[in-house]
Amino acid sequence: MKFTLEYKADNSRARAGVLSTDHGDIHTPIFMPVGTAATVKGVFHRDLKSEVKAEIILGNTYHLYLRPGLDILHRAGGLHKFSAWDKPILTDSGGFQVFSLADCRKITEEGCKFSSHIDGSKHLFTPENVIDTQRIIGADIMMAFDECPPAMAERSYAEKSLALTHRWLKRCYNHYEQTEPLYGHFQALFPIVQGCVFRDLRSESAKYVSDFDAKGYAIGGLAVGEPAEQMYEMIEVVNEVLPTDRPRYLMGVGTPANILEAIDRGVDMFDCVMPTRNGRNGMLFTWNGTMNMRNKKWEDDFTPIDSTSNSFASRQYTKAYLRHLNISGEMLAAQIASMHNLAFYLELVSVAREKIIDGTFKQWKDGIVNQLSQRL
RNA sequence: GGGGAGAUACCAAAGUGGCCAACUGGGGCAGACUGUAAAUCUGCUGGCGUACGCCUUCGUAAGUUCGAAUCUUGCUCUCCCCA
Repeated sequence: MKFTLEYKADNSRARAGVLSTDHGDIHTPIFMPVGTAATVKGVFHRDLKSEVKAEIILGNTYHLYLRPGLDILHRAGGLHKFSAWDKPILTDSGGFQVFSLADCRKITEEGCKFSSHIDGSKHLFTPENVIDTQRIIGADIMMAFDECPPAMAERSYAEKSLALTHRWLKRCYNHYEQTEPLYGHFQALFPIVQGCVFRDLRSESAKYVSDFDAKGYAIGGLAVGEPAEQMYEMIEVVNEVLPTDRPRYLMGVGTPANILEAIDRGVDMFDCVMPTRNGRNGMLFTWNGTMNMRNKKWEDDFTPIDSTSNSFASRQYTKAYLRHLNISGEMLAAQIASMHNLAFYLELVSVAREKIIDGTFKQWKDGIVNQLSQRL
């Protein structure tokens, strides 16, 4: 796995690069559609390639471990084969579930005990077995097992949590180095920076993870409820420390404006459920702002959903039709919106990349962020 | 022609003397959603008011009562059964 950077000097930290994997090149900055349970909900792989122009998608260790389970994934020959996706895959380690399933889990030094949300059965994730699971899934990029504390975490908790995440990272790395890929393609392991909203903890964490010679680094624990400005500040602090010649992945972020601001601060990779989840719930992202497709004002708007979209559905179907589908609870509404939103997100980062290479990113970004804040 | 049942808000449907501006569901309107336990969740849905509240509503007209969607009578309409 190799990362090459190519960009003109600008008054921004934005970078354009290419991350080469055994399943193909990823042009950064990139947005990675979330495909938690071995599917980007509502979108065919064919359309992810031709319409959305996705270059890499996510999977989730927690969900895939529970269903279909490791035996099936292993016998299928890994997630690429199982789901018929031949481009890169990144898997989250289950660290985020350690946070989001707070009601039914217990964190110890060893790892995290949790109850399955499917059948209540008890399981244990450890830094070691999470690596094993991601080996079986066959992700091109595996994530370290971390704890993602809530936005309002106290300083004392943040320190304790960070120390645990660091100890877990060391164990992840040791186990990573002692194990081999199962399907013949290289698998990277990305460490995750934590530290809540404390500058010194973030800086310390960035230093700590930088000591591991990883192919890329992730910034976790942001966009969990803190103000956007605070998130941007943390990104700046962290990116001052992380190696410049490796990709930086901001986990779980975010709105189109969040992404542009993070690119401006040197982030290369993003993922977020917003384009798909919000899309399923009737929300569309466009260059001019967001639209709630359930709103009455679209009832008789017979113009295309978005005539400039890469998604054929957004060019062919009208707003009035999509509103009707949403109001009627038709599954096609979710499919159209998911494809549209993902295509927009990918176009957003693709145009950002062009502007970075032009050396005109900063100026362009400021104008677009203003435009994106609209509510249509 | 004879007998029976019923009319409640956009729809359906509870309520059968005061705790009823009226349960609940649907529909409608709006909002939320950031490493997906989410095709989910929340709020509003007679009028005016931020609110205490006030006003007008349970087919229609009259009546009983301190008080009526609820009881009585007339009328109108609907449905079912028998001829």
